[in-house]
Amino acid sequence: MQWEEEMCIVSGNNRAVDGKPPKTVVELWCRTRSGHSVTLLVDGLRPYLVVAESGSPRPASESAAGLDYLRGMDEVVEITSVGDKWTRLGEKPHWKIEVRQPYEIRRLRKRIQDAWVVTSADILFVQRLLLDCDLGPHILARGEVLWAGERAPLEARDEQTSDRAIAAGRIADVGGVGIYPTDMVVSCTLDNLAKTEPFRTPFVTFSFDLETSIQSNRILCAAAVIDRGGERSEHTFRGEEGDIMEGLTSLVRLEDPDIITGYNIDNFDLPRMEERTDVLAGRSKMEAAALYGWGRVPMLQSENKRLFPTRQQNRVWRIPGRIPLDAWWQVHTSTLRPQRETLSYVSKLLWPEDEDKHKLDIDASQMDREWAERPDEVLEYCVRDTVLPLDILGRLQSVARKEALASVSMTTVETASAGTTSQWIDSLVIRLADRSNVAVPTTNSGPRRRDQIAGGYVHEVDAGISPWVVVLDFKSMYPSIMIANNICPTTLVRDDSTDDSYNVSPTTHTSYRSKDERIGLVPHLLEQLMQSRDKHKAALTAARDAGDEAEAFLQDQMQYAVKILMNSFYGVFASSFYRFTHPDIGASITEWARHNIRDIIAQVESDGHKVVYSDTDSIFVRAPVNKQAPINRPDEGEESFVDWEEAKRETLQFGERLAERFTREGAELEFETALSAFFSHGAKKRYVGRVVWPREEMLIRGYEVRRTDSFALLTSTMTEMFEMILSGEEWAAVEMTKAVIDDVKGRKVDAADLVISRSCKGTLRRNGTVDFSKIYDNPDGLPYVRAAKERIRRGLPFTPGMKVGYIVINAKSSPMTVEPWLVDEIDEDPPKYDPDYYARRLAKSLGRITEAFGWSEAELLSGSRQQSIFDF
DNA sequence: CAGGTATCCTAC
DNA sequence: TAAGGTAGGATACCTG
Repeated sequence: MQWEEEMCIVSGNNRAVDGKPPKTVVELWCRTRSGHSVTLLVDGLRPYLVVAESGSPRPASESAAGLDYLRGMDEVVEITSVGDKWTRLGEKPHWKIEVRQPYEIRRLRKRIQDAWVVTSADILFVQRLLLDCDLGPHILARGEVLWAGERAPLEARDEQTSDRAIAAGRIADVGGVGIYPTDMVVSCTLDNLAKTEPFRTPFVTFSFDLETSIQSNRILCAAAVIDRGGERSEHTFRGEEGDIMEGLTSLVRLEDPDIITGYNIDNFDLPRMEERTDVLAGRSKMEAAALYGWGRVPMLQSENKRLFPTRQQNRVWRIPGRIPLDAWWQVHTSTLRPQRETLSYVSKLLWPEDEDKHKLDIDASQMDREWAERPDEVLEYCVRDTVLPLDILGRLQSVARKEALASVSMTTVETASAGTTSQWIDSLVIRLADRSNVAVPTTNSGPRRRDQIAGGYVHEVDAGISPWVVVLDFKSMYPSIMIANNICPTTLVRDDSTDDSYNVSPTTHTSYRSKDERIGLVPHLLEQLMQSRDKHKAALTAARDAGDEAEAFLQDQMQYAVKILMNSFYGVFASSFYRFTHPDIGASITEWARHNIRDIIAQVESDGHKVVYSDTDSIFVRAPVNKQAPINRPDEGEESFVDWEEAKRETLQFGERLAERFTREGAELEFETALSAFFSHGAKKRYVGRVVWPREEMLIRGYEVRRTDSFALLTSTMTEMFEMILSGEEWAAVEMTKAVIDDVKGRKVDAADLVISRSCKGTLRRNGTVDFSKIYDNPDGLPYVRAAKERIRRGLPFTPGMKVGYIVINAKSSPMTVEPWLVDEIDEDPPKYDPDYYARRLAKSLGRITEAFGWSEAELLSGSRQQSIFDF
């Protein structure tokens, strides 16, 4: 039976079929637009690499003998000339060498790399399919239905497709094996796949949580929630450990989720499942599969390598056909930036009103006792901890973002989710390189130490307040520079030739060929991305105007993904290992950037305007307004309100004038914000502004207020201080600060406001314990490591990379004495803090700021309020 | 106790 | 091995 539907590729893999002739089937695990899961078995692509003669270009005819030798090799199936391709040494004839199986590529590469330049030899076979067929994640697929399970659409089910034995036979005929745990299995060929417009896929997500014994590591109970396009079902598991694990595994295979989530699953639940599988199943792979066979492949002995979640070293987990997506990691890498990252803290932050979401009832450090005494409550707590990760992913729009990034970078959702920046860039660059006859070098492996390239320019900043300041910045500075100067490995002039048409960098004179001679791959892609972002933004506005929320959401995700991707180009090309990298490329981009911004600074200053600050692509300029104009917005009735309005109007005009004057083709300087006051204590990357346009707000950068390793009292005191300073009430700011410091000294402050929190690394040993010494030179010399160790000792969870909260209880000793902050997690009294330490920290951080007005740290700390200020 | 090193976190 | 970049501020600890 033929089937055609739009679907989204979750992830892919390949299966070697050792028949006669041998072939390779690509498995694409997809979710259809209407919500069915499909395994697509794609036939017709053969693995290959591309070679050229080493050394200077020679005519193709001179390579005949070498090619004959290649043709005689076992693994080589076919050799085809693919004509001339661009290389670093000029245009050269290239040949495509097809082999039997993907795993033979690496061996062949090693065997021939002395005689040939081997290219396109390190590309995953699934990625090869997307590249060669020019597909993204959203496809229209047509093929023969081989299996249609109970959840498949009725029309797809007939006598053949719903009969397991018949289906298994037909799957074997096309190179698969057994019955995949998806709703449908469909076979097709390359030409049955086509790119479609992006849509929002109704993915199925499985969230789970284990409660385990602290004494024996045994799993006591588990819970899981399935989210199927917004509809949720809850499941709980108790009893024998093996039954719990089999229950979870059956549920995974039955519900067939695309995404597997939970809180801290990467470092806790998944490794714990693996460890317990080892304990219970020993060496029997099939017993193990019943416990933990979560891979989206048939439950067969022959699939035993792909049935299990795996990870290399301490990297991301892989579950064939599915995407592990740890809600904790999503929080950690989101813009949320919570001070602490425990599930309860994050839930409170996201849903402060919703008591049910964060009421604390189980002491996780006493799990064995809790489980013995009140198992029902433990199970309820366990269920809650599976629901919250789903809510968190929803709030952070994690899945929608991955899908949009997959669409823009034309990769699978898995690559967008777990892949690296260079894989996203590869997907676009290699695709275009293949179509432009540019050879694709392999990634440089091995350690690559090289001198750092110079980065952006940061302007010195004076201590104090500057009234009425405009902020301008370059729109997409690095991408714009790359486009304007045609910067690309394929246009880089690699000899010392010169030509008037070249784009030459300002100081090291790195040269790139002109667009007329050859358009670089990178500028071409960036230009397309810029246009596509504009298109998505226009579509977003149109959808909003039309009241189409779903479409607006999709377009917003897409434009954001384009932005992320565009900004990733510079980093990848400036890295030391990327396949197309050259040190001069990264260095010349920043060179142009420094030159452009310094040039503007010089011109603005020669016009007599003070440049207050500048960082990389931004410039802060004092606006020429009446010196008497107030900084504070007066009430509308007040006399001075007119002056304030006048100053604002003049500032806006000044900003617009500067933007217009310095905007060039390919270097757009945008007027971003107007400040009625700018303050810094004189350190780069640390400033505060009172924004009056486009909205009224306070802008803080760099200061402790922005830092997740600050403590709440410092953050709130400093914020208040900035508000006062920007209102011209410096004296009051100092008095307020002194009062706070006095309170700390008198122990009148709540310890919860003094929790310091820092990320702590570590490597997980296979038995679940954490090794700190691999990462830190002197782990016990770091307060947060000591706090983490104490957490572990007390039976509380610690996972590498997690933020650890602690209180300093004695800073007079060296090293200082700290205690972990456990009040969020267990019912105990807060530690007694060291008042002198916190008073000193406050005085130091706040004193740096008040120093700008003549009050030193020592004066803040002295405690006596200096009424004598009035004497001046 | 000054100065150097290791480490974290942020701005862009 | 696998891998986006540099600039910059700040803190704790250790050494001499």
